[in-house]
Amino acid sequence: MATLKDVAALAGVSVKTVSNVVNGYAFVKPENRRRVEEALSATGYRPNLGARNLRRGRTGFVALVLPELVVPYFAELAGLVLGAAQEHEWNVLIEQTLGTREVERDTLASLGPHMIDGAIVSPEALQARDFGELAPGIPVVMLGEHSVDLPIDHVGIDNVEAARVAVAHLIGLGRTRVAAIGAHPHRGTAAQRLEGYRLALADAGLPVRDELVATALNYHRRDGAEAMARLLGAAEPPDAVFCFNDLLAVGAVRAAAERGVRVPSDLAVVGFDNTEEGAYSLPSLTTVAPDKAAIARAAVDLLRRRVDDPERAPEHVRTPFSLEVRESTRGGA
Amino acid sequence: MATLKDVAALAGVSVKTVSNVVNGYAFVKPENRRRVEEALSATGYRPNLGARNLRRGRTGFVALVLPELVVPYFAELAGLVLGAAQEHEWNVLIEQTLGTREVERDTLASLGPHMIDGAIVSPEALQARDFGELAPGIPVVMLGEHSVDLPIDHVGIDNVEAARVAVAHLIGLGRTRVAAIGAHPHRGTAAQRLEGYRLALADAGLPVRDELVATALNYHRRDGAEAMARLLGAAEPPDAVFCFNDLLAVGAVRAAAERGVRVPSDLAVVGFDNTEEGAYSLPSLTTVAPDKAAIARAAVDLLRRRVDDPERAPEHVRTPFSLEVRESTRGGA
DNA sequence: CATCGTTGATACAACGTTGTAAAGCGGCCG
DNA sequence: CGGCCGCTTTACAACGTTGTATCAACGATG
Repeated sequence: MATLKDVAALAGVSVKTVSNVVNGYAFVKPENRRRVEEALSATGYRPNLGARNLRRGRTGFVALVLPELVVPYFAELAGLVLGAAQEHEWNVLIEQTLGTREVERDTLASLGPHMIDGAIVSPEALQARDFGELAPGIPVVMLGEHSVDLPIDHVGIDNVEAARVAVAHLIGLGRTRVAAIGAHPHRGTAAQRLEGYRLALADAGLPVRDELVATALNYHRRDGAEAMARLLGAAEPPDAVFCFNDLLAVGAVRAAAERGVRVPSDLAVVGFDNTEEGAYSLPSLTTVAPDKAAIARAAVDLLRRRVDDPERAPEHVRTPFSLEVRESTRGGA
Repeated sequence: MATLKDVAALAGVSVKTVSNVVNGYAFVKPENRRRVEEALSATGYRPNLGARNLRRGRTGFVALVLPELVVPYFAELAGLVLGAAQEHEWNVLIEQTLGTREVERDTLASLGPHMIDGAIVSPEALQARDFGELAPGIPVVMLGEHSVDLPIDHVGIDNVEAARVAVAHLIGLGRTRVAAIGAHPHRGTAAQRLEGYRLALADAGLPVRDELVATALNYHRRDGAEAMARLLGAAEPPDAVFCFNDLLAVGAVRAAAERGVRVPSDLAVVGFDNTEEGAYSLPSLTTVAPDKAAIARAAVDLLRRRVDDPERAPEHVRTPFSLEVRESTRGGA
């Protein structure tokens, strides 16, 4: 593997001159520049990023810390972050925490100091106060959970409002027993979506019935199916359900189908995340559609700005969302 | 950020002694070891991986190069590779090629030399001959396509046999007009699965009808739906279809449903990859289930062995698969 | 002609780590 | 007591890069 030294020897100049050419320094005699460039391509020189970073103190890597790649929302988001990061010449290191807070912390603690310029974190178990200790100097952008009181850059949609809109849509169909699937003791987003759910019911003058709010400790298809089964087993089953993500909704739809409950006529279903899976499922899912590309772009931009100026005040970017109405809430009653 | 020097100063020993403690060198006086360890935790020392790697010539990173994270199969696989790599203390750099061969080549060419110890590549557009030039010195393990003639480590299932089993299953249901979706001019796996499809038909004495073989240039849900629409528009539509991945199958099922074709009674469907999405779709998908965990583990192990001994003969690991029979081929006729 | 600023090139040190060689310090054997 | 061996520690160099200081050459300016 060719180094600057090799190239310099071949071109008959000093190492630094080659470095200057590589880095676009202006004052290099055309003749020398030409010879260096020739030598560069002759040797197929590639800078040793490790050495460069050691010198510069930057690494060119950012970490993307998220719960699980098998969750389509995160997979889609990861893909978009990869693309956005590429434009900043950043390579992305993906870290799966599988929902355990130890991993979230260890990852940042071990990678943080030297190997990454910053991190984009989609926290699941991580609590607000963890952030202080985990990465004293590491630029971090947080996704999803919106905790305004934290002095950390943050990108996300207005979860309360999004949930409210989703549930209002169900109520607008004439449904009166609207259930929710996805309550969770430790998740900030869950609390916010539940809040939106309550708001929508209150707006419509409907009571919040505890037996219609189903907890889901994970947000996988299985959890949605189990929660739906429980809801349908009740004395007065729901005629609509708002699921806190599309996977829960997919599971709910299946559980309904297995019990002969028809969607949407017997049960209207709304999901969250607008995953492609929901668009193709039978019936296709009405869902809250966050602008994932905007989230990814905003997160990377925010991280770039923080890396360039660590002293700037933390910013909270609110990205848009829309409600995608599909078969799971269309027609029927 | 504390360095070895800081720790050494605090403990009153040389830098190298600290380094020795950190690296588990045996001959350090207990007394010194104790003081060093104290100083280590007092300063919260973290090795600068960049510098370490510069010295060692290893980076602790491996690249996982794959077409797209939004394809559930790749997302699931990526998650498993992440886990397997963790056990080797490797960090994984995920690179999306979006199916363009330039990216596949550029990625390896630019990351290869210095930033990664090796790469696990799931090639899409990449041709066999590209491999020679792209990464002269980089240890590479290839996934999926099985080209025995290449001197490169490789992990995958027997695609021909897997496809044969899948189609034989359809024929076993009494179906006689079995279609295939997923033919592709440049994909090795597509060719192999098509071969298996032909073998199964031949075994059963059925003719291979060109009009029942649908091309799909991408393997997304949309492509499956479009291909199915074409097949169903034919004079004599199929009564069964083998899709080269689950996404195509999901799209095919939807296209069928939109035309009032019932699955499985009018049309039996088999997919490939055993994604969780297929297990929950309505109807749930019969599918070829490769042992993804085994693939991930084998790929990482193989890469580890190649990195440790670059001279060893390339190996081809064949991982097991099974046929997961579900609703899309159960009952009906 | 002396001085100065600009252009162009270079040597050197430094980033933080680890391998190498060597040296200090015992104790043990002859 | 001299020499040798094993344990323990250290100084030094090196990995490949880039910032700083320096130096040389040159034309322009006073």
